[in-house]
Amino acid sequence: MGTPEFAVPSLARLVEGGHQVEAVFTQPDKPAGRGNKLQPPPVKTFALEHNLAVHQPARIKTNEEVRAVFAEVAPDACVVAAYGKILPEWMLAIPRLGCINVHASLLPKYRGAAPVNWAIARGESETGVTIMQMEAGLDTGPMFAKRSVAIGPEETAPELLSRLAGVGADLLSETLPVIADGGVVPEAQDDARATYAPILKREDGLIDWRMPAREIVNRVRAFQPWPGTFTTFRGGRLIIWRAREDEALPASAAPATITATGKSGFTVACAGGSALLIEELQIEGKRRTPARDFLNGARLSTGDAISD
RNA sequence: CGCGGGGUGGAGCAGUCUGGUAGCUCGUUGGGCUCAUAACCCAAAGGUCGCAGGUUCAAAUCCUGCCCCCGCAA
Repeated sequence: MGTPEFAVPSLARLVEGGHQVEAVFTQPDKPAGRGNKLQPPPVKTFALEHNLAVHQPARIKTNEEVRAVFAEVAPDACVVAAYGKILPEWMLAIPRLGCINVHASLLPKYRGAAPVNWAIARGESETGVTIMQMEAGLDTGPMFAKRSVAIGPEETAPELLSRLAGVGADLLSETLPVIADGGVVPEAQDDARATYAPILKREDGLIDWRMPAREIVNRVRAFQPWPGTFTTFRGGRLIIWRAREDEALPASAAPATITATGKSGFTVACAGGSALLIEELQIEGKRRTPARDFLNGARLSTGDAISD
């Protein structure tokens, strides 16, 4: 069971590994893009290409059809990777080995829907994937295996997520046989050390220029491709796609003030004398552009405020 | 029939409402200044104003149709 790109490598590995994939569950096609055309989730596309049985129930808790499929297949295990819905307890109980989840963090840290994004936003230098037994609580089940991955200093969420998808698939394919043999005793999570990574909301992307530049840089990396890290500008959103901390001290300009302009972009004052060098951005309704080009058209210069 | 923005010299934009021979910043090229420079100064090149038709003495600007691009929402 899975939905986005992250889940595809794991499914692929199951197929390659010779596991008998009796059924694939994924979210229904959703209207997307201009014109609201229906878009199949990546997992569905992959499953169809490999002639796997695909199910896309809108809701499963009270769905008799889904129940019937599970009863008929009587699976050894149910592997879940970013499915996108809470699984009902009856489903967790059916597979002989239970439901096995591939989670993109080193549990118990970053339980929840957006572990990769929050790990980057918090400035972590390391995260990873965990293979765990699902239970009723949110990402609280005991763990079979973990593998850590270093986060590059400039790595963005989509890049890291893609790498973790591969690592997760690897770890899954190595761990699943061991679980089946009963060769591993799952380790309980230390709830006291748990942290949460709630699903991202639009407002998470709003910049407070009184934050240190370092934190803004982390958020710029973390909140891609959505919601982006943005400020308000002339009545719309101005999303920052690429930025770095400017080492040169900008004296004592007020936060959100432009302190310098140059070839690679422009610098905005942040908290405590730190400064953010913005390199690539996007105005609402426009496409991504180098900060330099933006400056040419927007007619901004040193001393102006970037936020309104 | 989801909502909306846009197509103007190589780039990003202004000009369109209130028609009247195209402008800004950057880049490019040439020259100058300088120990030197991506800095500064001077000069130049470069545009069928998305396409087609219409209105008009006159259309980037008004009207009609078409093509293409993009953002949002979900």
